[in-house]
Amino acid sequence: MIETIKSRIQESCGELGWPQTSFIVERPRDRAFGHVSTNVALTLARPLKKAPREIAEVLIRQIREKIPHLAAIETAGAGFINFTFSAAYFQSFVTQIREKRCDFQRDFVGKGKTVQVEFVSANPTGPLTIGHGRQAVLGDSIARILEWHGYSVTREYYFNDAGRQMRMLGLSVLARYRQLLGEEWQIPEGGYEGEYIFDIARDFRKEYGDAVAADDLQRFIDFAARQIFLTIRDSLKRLDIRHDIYYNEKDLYSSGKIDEVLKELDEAGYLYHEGGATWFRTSRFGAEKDRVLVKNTGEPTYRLPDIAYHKEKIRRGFDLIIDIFGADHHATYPDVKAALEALGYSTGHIRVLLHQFVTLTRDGEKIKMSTRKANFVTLDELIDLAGADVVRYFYLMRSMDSHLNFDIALAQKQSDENPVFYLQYAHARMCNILLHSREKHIDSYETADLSLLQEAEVLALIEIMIEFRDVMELCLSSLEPMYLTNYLYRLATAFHKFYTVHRVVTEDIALSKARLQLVDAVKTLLANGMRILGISAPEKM
RNA sequence: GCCCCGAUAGCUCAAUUGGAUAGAGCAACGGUCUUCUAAACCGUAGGCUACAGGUUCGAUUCCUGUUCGGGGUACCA
Repeated sequence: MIETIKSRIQESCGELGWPQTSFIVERPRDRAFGHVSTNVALTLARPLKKAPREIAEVLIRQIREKIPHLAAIETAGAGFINFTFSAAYFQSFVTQIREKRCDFQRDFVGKGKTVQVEFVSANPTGPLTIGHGRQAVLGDSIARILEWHGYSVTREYYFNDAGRQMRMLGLSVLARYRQLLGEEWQIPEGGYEGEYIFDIARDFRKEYGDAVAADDLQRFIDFAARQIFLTIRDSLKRLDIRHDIYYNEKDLYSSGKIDEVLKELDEAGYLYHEGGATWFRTSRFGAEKDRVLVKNTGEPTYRLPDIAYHKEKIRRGFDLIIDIFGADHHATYPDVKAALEALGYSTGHIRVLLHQFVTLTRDGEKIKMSTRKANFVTLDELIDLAGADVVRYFYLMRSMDSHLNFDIALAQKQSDENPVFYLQYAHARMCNILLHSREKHIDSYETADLSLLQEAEVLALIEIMIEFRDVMELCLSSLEPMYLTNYLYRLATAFHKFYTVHRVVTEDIALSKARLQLVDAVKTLLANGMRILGISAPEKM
């Protein structure tokens, strides 16, 4: 409808010989301003050198007959034009939703296109933290939003089980293993001190016995990485998150892709050697200073494989590439981008999403999270505490640009009043009504007189349902699932209000049937939205 | 120093990407269950949108500066 009005306005302005301006057509906050409102007269005031209200009056006369379902059109305020539609317009959507079900207002703009979403990508040095959880849920829901729009999505996890960090992990397990054998061994400086290292050491001992030599470090590393990786996968599975591809950084080395990138950058004249290290001229791309790609030890920095990996992503031919990183990674991508451009690749189809940190508080006190030190709460512990639905919902409640404050005590205490239950309760209520109608021997409400749907609460509810398309479009363009979360909350609110005021199943069979169709439509839409967020929609609570 | 994010009700966050009287939840106070689930609904109270300028018909939103918080600025990842 908004699109229709917009093009009718453009058409009418043309007929009146007025210039094209950039104006908006939107749903106003306040119902007193109609169902749809436009500021076009305000934007025309300057070029036409006339009062906005005067322009609005002329335009209204020109456009009135062109808008279907129009009940009223008037000018208000500084010169806004407000459109009000007939009830029949809203009623028609109930039928539409019930026919299209999950495809209501779905446009497959991504049909035939491929997109890769890389997220989590934690190295197997410890269990997933609450910070990883945010990224996991965000990434998965973004993937679901893309799928709903018809994209073919590859969920990818990039990890590294080699290098310095893994050596520290191996040494830490070794130390705990030796301690289990009653020996004096210290966790090395910079090692991992978490309780889970003990568990791994115990399992290791069970598997390999007591006689593993200290210089067999690789065996400790491999065992620990495998164990940890399994727990990471299990944690994600609990949130209904699965990756299609686990991309191992090691493959970039073994396949020669690292060397290839170095060679290409060198040939293009972007590399130089200094102090035994290989430097990349990032300053040519506007960076403050150049970066080291290969240390003087011969070991690459993390930037080099990152570059090779992204080159590989591009080579694999995705139409869209989405990287989700924590805020601490914001400095690395510009270097990757610079390198890709140096290699002659276009990076326009890569979108990097940075989410801010999760701040954890317990009893009002901030907890600094670190995997290395043991003072973190794991994602698993959080799921134990609050349940998968609550955890997913909580992560999707706010924009990724803002810090997430997570009070553990509150999450526990609030389990009764948590907003996710508000949505689920609305869904369960609707299921119960439909069930109840059958008990009252209203077997079928397939045919109903929808013109009976007239009350303010009913029309308000339908009006919100119509917004679904805009919300999904916004989710797609911004890649922010939060818009859907907030929308579903508003939908649930509108339903709860309707429910409180109007009884669905009554002696009035005709009215009951019309309302049952309405309830069925709301239920369908709510369940669809919850599925996209990855939150379950229970039939009973 | 430089770069990124934030600052809105006592607390946690919204505000349809520049619109009309800035909204929810929690916390406080009061009201609504004989009828489809009260995990709900209604009401009261709570604000110089961090501060100072600018842009225009119009700014929480855009620009500049300042202050405060978070994250970067590694031959750590």
